[in-house]
Amino acid sequence: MSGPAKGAVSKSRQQSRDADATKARILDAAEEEFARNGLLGARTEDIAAKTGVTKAMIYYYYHSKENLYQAVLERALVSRIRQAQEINIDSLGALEALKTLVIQIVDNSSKNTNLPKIMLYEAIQNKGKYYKEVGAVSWYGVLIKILERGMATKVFRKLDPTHTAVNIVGLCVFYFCARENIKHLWPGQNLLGEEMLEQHKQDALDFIVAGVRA
Amino acid sequence: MSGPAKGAVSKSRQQSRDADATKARILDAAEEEFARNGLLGARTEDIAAKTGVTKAMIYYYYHSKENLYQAVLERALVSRIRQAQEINIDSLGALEALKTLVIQIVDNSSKNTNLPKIMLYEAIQNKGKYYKEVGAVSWYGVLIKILERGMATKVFRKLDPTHTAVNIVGLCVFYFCARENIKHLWPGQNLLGEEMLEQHKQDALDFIVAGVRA
DNA sequence: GTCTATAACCTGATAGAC
DNA sequence: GTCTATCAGGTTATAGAC
Repeated sequence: MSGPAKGAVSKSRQQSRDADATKARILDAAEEEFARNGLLGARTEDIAAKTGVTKAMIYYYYHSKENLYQAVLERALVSRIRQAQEINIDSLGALEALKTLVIQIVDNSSKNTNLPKIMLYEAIQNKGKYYKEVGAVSWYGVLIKILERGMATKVFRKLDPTHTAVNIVGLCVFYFCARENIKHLWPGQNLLGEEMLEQHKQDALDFIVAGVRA
Repeated sequence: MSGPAKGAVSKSRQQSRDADATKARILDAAEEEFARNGLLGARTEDIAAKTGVTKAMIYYYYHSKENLYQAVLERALVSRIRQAQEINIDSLGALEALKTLVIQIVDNSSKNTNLPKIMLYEAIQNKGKYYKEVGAVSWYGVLIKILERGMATKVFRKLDPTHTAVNIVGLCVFYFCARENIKHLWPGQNLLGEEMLEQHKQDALDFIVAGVRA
């Protein structure tokens, strides 16, 4: 705290011994490991190996595996929540706002397949213990508001906004979460390839729009 | 192998020492444990405790944890696949057949929440290694056939049957898999209570029917 | 068929040198 | 800040008595 200012990086080179860089690299590796195996199954040894440091560094920076897990969750969720909240329902209208959010979900899930998996692990393995603490529920608030707006303006049919919000998310992310199971339905295809992703996005959009429209 | 025939259970009492009963009880306990923690995270000690026998019995009957896991998967899936294949698309028509299958999914998922979780663990943790071996893909064949029939008879809109099938399943089961995360959306409500389940079933049905109809 | 005991291994976390 | 070494606890799987 009383050392040289963070911004003043005047030393010639410091490939190693860079706290912030190391912390970020640990977070990246941890996110992938937690997505693969969950909080319980994740191995700190593997996270360290993927980061390129030793296990001790993880405990030096994050004190415990659980603590590291929460840091991963928070970093991943905060940006998504903000992104969703930036959608302007008033200017877009309910239908366009819904489409925008659905595209956000699908694009984020394909650009980084870790978060959907982590969220499901969180639900099944940890019973949502850390989910609430991060305020992830507020993300659903955006979607629910869009659905309510659509009902009010008669663009959407009469529906239960909360249940429908959950169902929409399930429709969007199941493709990514169950990917390794359902891949046999498309032999020889890469489910994360450009054409398949575009197809999923379009099919999800069509389905959802048809499903909620008045 | 050369002992008394299996059917001839003439001994007075055998509350313990009943191979078939013990094996079945182990399978029940294992299914729950695998649903909670996946193949990797499941503890044979816990399965034994829940069964009421010792850990050694599990290895006596199933040889390994992996073997037990496959037995659980097979037992759970075979009945579901048969149940789905019994739907008569010709006599019901595409729309009614679809509704019937959706109700099967939701009812099965609420009567036994283990299978959806195990399937997701299987995909994420095991990369679908055991999924294919059990022939689970054939379950999707039923749903895909229903969707194709509906398109042919102009009851359903033009859609990609495979993608839509996956999306329908996701819409149905996400509610159960993410339950512990999304429960905060309904404070004080039991998501597996009768009213909530009925609501989810109806919302899923309405959404899906509206989403695929011509 | 069921149990007890134990082998062989792995993992989270810490201490202490540099 | 980063590493090596290590402990304490827990896990799969087996051997052998009953």
